[in-house]
Order: sequence, then structure tokens, then C-alpha cells
Amino acid sequence: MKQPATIQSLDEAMPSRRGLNRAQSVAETIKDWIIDRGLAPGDRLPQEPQLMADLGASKGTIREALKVLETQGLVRMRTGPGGGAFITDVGDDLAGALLANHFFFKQVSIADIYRLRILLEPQLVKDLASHISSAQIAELRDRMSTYREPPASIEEEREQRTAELEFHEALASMSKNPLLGFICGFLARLLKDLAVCRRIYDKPNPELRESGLSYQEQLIAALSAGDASTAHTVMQDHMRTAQKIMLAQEAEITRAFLSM
Amino acid sequence: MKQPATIQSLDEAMPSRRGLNRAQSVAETIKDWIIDRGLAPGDRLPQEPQLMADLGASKGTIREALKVLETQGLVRMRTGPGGGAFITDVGDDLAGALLANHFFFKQVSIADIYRLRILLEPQLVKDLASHISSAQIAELRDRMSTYREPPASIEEEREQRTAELEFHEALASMSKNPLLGFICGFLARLLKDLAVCRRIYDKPNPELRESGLSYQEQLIAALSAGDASTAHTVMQDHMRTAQKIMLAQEAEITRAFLSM
DNA sequence: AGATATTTGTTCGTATGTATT
DNA sequence: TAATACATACGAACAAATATC
Repeated sequence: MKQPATIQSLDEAMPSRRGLNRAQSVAETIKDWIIDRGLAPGDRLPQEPQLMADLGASKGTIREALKVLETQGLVRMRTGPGGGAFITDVGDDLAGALLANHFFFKQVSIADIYRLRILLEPQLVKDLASHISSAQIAELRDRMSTYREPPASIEEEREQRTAELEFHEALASMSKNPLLGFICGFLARLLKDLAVCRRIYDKPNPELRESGLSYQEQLIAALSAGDASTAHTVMQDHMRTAQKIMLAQEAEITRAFLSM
Repeated sequence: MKQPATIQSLDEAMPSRRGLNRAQSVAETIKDWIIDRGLAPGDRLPQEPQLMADLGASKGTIREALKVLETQGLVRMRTGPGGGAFITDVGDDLAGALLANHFFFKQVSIADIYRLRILLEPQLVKDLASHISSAQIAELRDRMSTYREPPASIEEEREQRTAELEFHEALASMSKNPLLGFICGFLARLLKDLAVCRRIYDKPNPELRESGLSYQEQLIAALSAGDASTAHTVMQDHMRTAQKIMLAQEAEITRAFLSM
């Protein structure tokens, strides 16, 4: 059954969106559609000509509105026959990118990040111990093998440091608590992206590396044994030493900066 | 003379942005400009005709790109002479709304939220104790007066509960750690929306209220005395009690986020 | 206070690219 | 291979908002 036109009622159904221009207003209207028609990821929105008719807006405006939804990660556009705008789940990485924008102009220090990591990461693995699967443990073991051997070059040094952070991202993605998982993943991502950290990672740092390696072994052992409290302790120790090392490095680098 | 293929030169001027369409690619390019030209909030981007020339894109495309940046909260558009796209700070509320979108289809439980609050809020006030100003303490005292007296109706009950969460948002906004502050604020916001949408707080709950009142007095006392460890303990106790009470009424957040 | 110039906002018509059949 | 259906992009014109004189 086709439901032809809620057409011109829309211009009136839509008046009281103060402060927004047409495209944003259209985007909000489409959002409302999604809500009260209960559309789920995978469902398709009407096509552009249809939207133009239904919302009484031109192509350009419709496109701007869809762009809004797309950058919010709510829909994904596809070309070709059968194409159009599809409702999609908002991926962690996109949400992380958006959130990273928020901290674009704020100064987030390494100290700020580690203050959170020290609190959250131990809790994360503590919860994880009770429900982690053997397949997931295997995945963690697999990641570890990446940096089995000491780095031979600066590039390898940085690669290993990145891999270590991705180990934490993997842990985060396994959490049953979406909030906790997302935040831990985001913190790891911030460390990966932060300019200051990049400089830190450029120098060899065997101390941090060895600490990382031994803790990971202990952590995996504790996780596969389902030993929550040991996992918690191991992670906490690791975070504390990592914090110390990173803060020392940060201080050193800023000192080097000042002397220029 | 018409120049048919501006498109060609663009593919070369703007290489290696795989998978993105033109508007998104343009948006990324503009972002890069912002970064390496060191543009700060308040600075202005070139105007549309200029951007069209510089990026070799049509007006519609430029507008889509600017729309992307606008919905990400990175720029704000203004009409009229001297108007254009202005770099802007990304407000906490917008970032929160975007992040809330991310949890639109996920199920976040009250248990999930409180697991984080128990860890983070105590740390927040502990840090706060060392640098809070007397003006800020006055503001907190002022907020408390809102719910001095027991609620007379269901509506007042809910209002007081909201005010209590806004007390936490105020605390969060005072943090010197932007990450910690943002996350605590976001958690309070989640609970607030949860309250509005799911009517969890509709029943009178004198136990929670009294616990809240007495803890706030103790907290403010500790903060104005600069007593970090007491502030930490007080908040931790409060969070634990609140968690117990709330878990009794545990319900899951489903949708209701998008309307923000 | 009002006219005007400047700049974004919106629309239409059309052409091109791309994936499905 | 050709035909189709859809998004994607261009360009020109017009409408609305707003600062300046």
C-alpha cells in the first residue's frame, strides 16, 4: 500500500523550529520520521524526488539535510538503482571522530587522559573476566604476537606503540557496558592521535615496552582463568607505571621545546 | 571559454581521499586548512565564491561541505555583509547530543551508567577541592536551595530530581580536566533524559532525597575547606547509595535520545 | 530611520557518474 | 552490451538576512 502524501501539511507541521535554517529543519523532520515510524538500521528512506515532494524542498536543500544526517552517522547514502539513504547504526569510530572534534580546541593533557584510564581500564577488565570468550582471548593473544620482538627502527617503535593501544581498543570493544567500552576506546584513540604523544612515541622506550609485555601476559592469564580481581590489579599497576613514564616523557619534551 | 574539466584537476589536487564523495572530501580539506593554518575560534573562513574558486567546486558542493562542518559544530554560518563561516568552539551540549546519537540503538542500563559514576564523580570532586573558587561554591549553595523543602507533588518530585542532576552537571563544568568534566556531565544528562522519558523518578523516593540533601551539605563543606579526601569519600558514599536505590528500579534506555 | 550593498540561503534545470538488470 | 534508476555535481538566477552609511 502506498501512502501518497502527507505533503503540504508538512510546511505547517514544521514551522516552530526556531533558529534553524531550512536544511536543518528538514533534517530534524526526517529524524522525527525515523523515530515515530520506528525505522531500524537497514531500512531505507524515501528517495530524493519523493523527499522533495513530501517535504516541499528542493534538491539542494534535501541534499544538505541528508548530509547532516550522514555526518551524524544516522544514514548512509548509496548510488545506483535501489540506492538512496539507508538508516545505519552509528559506529564507534565515527562517534569517536565526532567527539574528538569537540576536544579539537581544548587542551587535553596526557595527565588528563591517564587520570581517567587509571580509573576505568581496571574496571573494564574486571568486568570482562566474567564473560570473555575463548575466541576473544585468542584474538588478544594474536595481537600480542605483533610486538613480540624488540623494535628495530623508529618506525617499528611507533608501530608497536600503536599496536599496544589497539590492544586496549580491542579490550574496550569486548565490554558489555557500552558506555565504559566506548570511553576506554576513545581514550586509547586520543592517545594515538595526540600530537604530543606522537613525539613521545618517536623515542625508543624499552621500559614502557617491557612493562607492557609482561602485564599483557599476566592480564590474559587472569582473564582466561576468570580471575576478576587479579585482572583488576594487573591493569591498575600497568596504568600507573605507564602514567609515570608518559608524564616524565611529556615533561622532557616540553622542556626540549622551551629551549629552542 | 568554458573549462569543461575542473573535475580532472581536482582529482589531482585532492588525492587519496578514498571512499568519500566530493562534499566530504572538501570538508576534510577545509579541516586540514584549519589545522595547519592554525585557525582559532572566531576566525573566518573564506567566503563561498572564494572557496568555490580555491577548491574548484560548485556552490552546492561547497554548501554541503560547510553543512558537514556546521553539524559537527566546527563552524557557524552568518549571513549579511562580513558574514560567512566562522570557526567556533564545539559546545559541550552539541557534542553531548552527537554522542547521544551514538547510543541511540544501543541499550544502556542504569547499572552501566552508575558503574561509571561511582568511579568518576568521586575523582571529580577530589580534584575540584584544590581549585574551586568561592564564587563557584556560592553557585552550588544557590542550587541547593531549590530543593530545600520536601516535594509537594509528583511534578515537584521530578523537578527536584532534575535539579539534583543539574547540581552534578554544575560540578562537572567546574572541572579543570575537560575529559573528566565532559563525561560526568554527559552521564548526568543521560540520567536526566532517562528520567524525563521513562518516568523512572515519578514515584516519591524520600530515601534518595534525604541522602542527596545531606551529602550535598557535607560535600560543599568539604570543598570550601579544600578537603579533597573527605569530598572524595562523601561523593563515593552518595553514589553507592544512589546506585542501590536506582538499581531497584532498573530499566533500559532504548530510544528517546534522538530528540535532544 | 531607511536605503543599499554584501553575503548566505534556496530553487530550478541540466548533465554526468555509477551500480543494477 | 544496453537500458534503467538513482545519486552526484554544475551553473545561473532569485530570495532573504544583516551590517553599514
